[in-house]
Amino acid sequence: MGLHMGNDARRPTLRDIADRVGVSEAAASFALNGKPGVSEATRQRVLQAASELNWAPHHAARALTGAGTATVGLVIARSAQDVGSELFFHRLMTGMQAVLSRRRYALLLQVVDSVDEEIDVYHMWKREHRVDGVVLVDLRRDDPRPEAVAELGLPALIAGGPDPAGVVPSVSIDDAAAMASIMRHLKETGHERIAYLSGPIALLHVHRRVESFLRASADLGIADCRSHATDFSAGAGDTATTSALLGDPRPTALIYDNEVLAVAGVGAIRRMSLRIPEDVAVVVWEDTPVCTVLQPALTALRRDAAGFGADVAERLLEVLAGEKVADFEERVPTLVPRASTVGEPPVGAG
Amino acid sequence: MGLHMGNDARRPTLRDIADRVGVSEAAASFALNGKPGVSEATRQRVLQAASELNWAPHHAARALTGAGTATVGLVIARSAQDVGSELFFHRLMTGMQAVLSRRRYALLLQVVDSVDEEIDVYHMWKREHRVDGVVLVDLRRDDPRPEAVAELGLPALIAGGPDPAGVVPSVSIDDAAAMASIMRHLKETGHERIAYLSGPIALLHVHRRVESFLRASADLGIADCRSHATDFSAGAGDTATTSALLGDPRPTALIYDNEVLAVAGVGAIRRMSLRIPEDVAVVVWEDTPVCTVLQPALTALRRDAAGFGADVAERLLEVLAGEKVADFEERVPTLVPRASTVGEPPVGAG
DNA sequence: TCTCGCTACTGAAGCGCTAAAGTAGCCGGG
DNA sequence: CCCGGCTACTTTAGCGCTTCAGTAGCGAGA
Repeated sequence: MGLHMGNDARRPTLRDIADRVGVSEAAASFALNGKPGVSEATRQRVLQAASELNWAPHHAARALTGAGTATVGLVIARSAQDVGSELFFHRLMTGMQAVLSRRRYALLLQVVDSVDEEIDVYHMWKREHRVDGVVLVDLRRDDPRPEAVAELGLPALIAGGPDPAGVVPSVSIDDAAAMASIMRHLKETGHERIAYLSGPIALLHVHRRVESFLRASADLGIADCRSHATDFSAGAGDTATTSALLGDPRPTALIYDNEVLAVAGVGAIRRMSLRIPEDVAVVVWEDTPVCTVLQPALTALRRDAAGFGADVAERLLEVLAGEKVADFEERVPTLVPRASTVGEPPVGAG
Repeated sequence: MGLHMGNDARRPTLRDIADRVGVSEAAASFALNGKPGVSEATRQRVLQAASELNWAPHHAARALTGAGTATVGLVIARSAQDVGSELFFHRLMTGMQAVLSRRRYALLLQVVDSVDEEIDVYHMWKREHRVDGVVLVDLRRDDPRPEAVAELGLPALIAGGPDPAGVVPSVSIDDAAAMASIMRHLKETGHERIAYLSGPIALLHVHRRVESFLRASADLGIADCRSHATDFSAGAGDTATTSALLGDPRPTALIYDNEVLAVAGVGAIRRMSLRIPEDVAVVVWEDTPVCTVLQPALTALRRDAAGFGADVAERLLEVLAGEKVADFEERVPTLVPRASTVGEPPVGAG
């Protein structure tokens, strides 16, 4: 019944509400926006009429009169969705959305191929008034984006900062503390030779992690610590693992920057007939279902990507509200020790 | 130089262009939109002025005058982003974006908790004129969404149909053919007892796959074929694998509906001291980096999620253009045979 | 020469909303 | 009894664009 009715019977406008209540459009507008200038009685009648007519403000009309667009933008440069970071990204987005939708903001998504194109998109968005602000992800060293958005006057927030230039506020994850917790764990489980198979050092967070890795090694007095950069690919994980393990003396623990590297690494380790964790321990910087399910299960760093996204969104909304937002640091990710570093779990389970 | 200038020096409007060229706003509008009514010479001067002033149409203003919003919406009900389908989703979205952004469309994303809320979002979007159309994903049996959007008069397209009610056009993946190719492969490699560890049958595509599984088993004369529904979780993968393998006679091949189930399953298989593929072969319905990197590597069905997304977007744009769009079937996914069904790869590689 | 019909424009209205300025009605104070 | 000042509105203008109904100018046909 009544299907397919296309339902274009002209959506109700302020005019309709005003007519029905018998006031002017302006009065209706005041009432609906909680502005002073209408009596409480009238306000109620307007509200009533609005809901009877199933009215909602026309988004474009509102945006046109200077209110924002109630939209924030996120551009993903395709390199950022390289194998392995997709999961994190997806969770980041859903986390942001949780906050945004509660405040009736929408998330505009764009995928591009390069940072330059990303900046072009910001220009477009700004010129077309499509978004109120944007979130910057995957900052690189000497990244042009913070300055670009600042220059554009486009409100922004960096997910995974801080911005070295200090131009754009950020929400960041304490990579140093996370790395320290991994290193402490490895130290406690008796490792003195550790290799870190990282992502590309051009990425700011990778760079920070490598630095933290070396610092932690010094702090903890672990003499033999080396890092090997990869491009996050399975092939690179395999190669880098092999070459790390051929080092003399051989490292006794490997830290992988993501799931794909780790799984590839585990393959390489097996091929060399080494046992996990007896010969080499393995830690992964990102907990995924696969980590728990592999045998042995992999010790992994659990980040709350959704919570991170939520914080990012909240901070961005503060920026949009004109507040001065300080750099914010997330709670430190927790290391989940599993069989790949601590050996077989206590028997039982079955 | 010139940082932080906030840059709100009032963006140029049609008026500015018109003044500079010395024509009316209307003429400028015609010129910029390629409408007849201006001479070629004038058109060029307007275009020139527009680019000099760095003008772009104000999105809201355009939308207000009846042009669409150049935005399509995608709602993800949280259940749909259950462990394991995230990757597919993310790729679907980026695939859509590739097409959309080329046509200057934006993708509006919303994450909700239930199908009901999802429908609420469609109502909101429609009332606020926020999107021109939407993409429906993860259809269930007796899904209320196709009717809901049809009734709303909200243009839509189903990713992963077809719509049983035939109300909303769809782009779908030929699950039957895909399942047939898996079954053929297993038949050829000598399997006569096969278990299919599926997702929840409430999902339309899962339902279709189970049916195809049974049909293929009949067609190929494979007598012993059973399916076990799971909730896609690692735990369920483990449990279902164990119970399948305890069947008598024991299945010699297992088909998993996603990566997480498969990895959990491989763990369970190992725990029972069975060898892959000698004792049980394994196939996964979704090729991921982890499949290639596990040992043995898992035979998997490779779907082109990004290509799928692109097709979805293209069809949706056709719908928006008012065209009558027929249900469309994607090219059949290809099965990538790996060691988990065909044994060790030919020596060499290293 | 006058009109017809065409091209190339202009002017004004209007999309749905907000906001600034204006006005009716009422009360209390002088 | 009039005025200032308040409340509760209404009127008007305008956001930036599209579009429709003109209109000026011009060459062609009768």
